[in-house]
Amino acid sequence: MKSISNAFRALADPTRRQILQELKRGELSAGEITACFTISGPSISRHLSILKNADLISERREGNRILYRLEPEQIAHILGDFLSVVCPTQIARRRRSKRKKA
Amino acid sequence: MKSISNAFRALADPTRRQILQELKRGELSAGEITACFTISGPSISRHLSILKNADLISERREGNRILYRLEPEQIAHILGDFLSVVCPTQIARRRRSKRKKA
DNA sequence: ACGCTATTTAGCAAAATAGCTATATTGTTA
DNA sequence: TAACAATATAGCTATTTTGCTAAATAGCGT
Repeated sequence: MKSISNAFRALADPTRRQILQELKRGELSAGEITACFTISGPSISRHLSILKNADLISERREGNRILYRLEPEQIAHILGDFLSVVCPTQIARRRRSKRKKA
Repeated sequence: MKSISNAFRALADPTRRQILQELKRGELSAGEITACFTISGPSISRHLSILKNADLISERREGNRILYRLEPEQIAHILGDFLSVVCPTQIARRRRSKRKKA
């Protein structure tokens, strides 16, 4: 009940959603992620901490740097659970009809 | 691109998520929704306006009152699109494996 | 140990959010 | 039209969030 709140609050920020997008290409260091944006390193670091706290990403140290990785299983799990509670019928319907991405 | 931001911001608040839960039983007036909570009517009204603006609910007037209705298609659409962009593989995997609700 | 790089933490200011009460609006009924 | 009921809007305050810069921490190479 706490984690869903964390997850939605984390996802509510456009910069954080964009970080998730960048992480689709694979693990990235904090510095590499910062390089994708115009805002400062510390701000990105804060965003990363919020995303990690919500279990949407994970981190591991590699020498000097910290590598961040998307956790798509977790994301799908959290949002999927919410969907299955709030609109189970529509999930089933989306499964049946193939739909193109936006 | 704007609507996904609105949707996630709307979903980030626990009161608003609870309003969605209440609306699962069917259409409810603003007053009926307010009765489910301890916070003031105007505050609920503001939450409803945010949910409506995010297309997660809709409203219609019936005489004196305004009835609010869940829009599960929209919710599934918005979150589903996000999921299919950020973690398409996991969606497919969830479709295959039946999972019990939390 | 020192200097260098990568990253986080601290502390602050500006903006956004959520709550409240009071007031305005909309519709109904007498 | 006046009184009433239901809801929304305005205006305010307290809290949270997000950005910044400066300082602290962690690891690496010399």
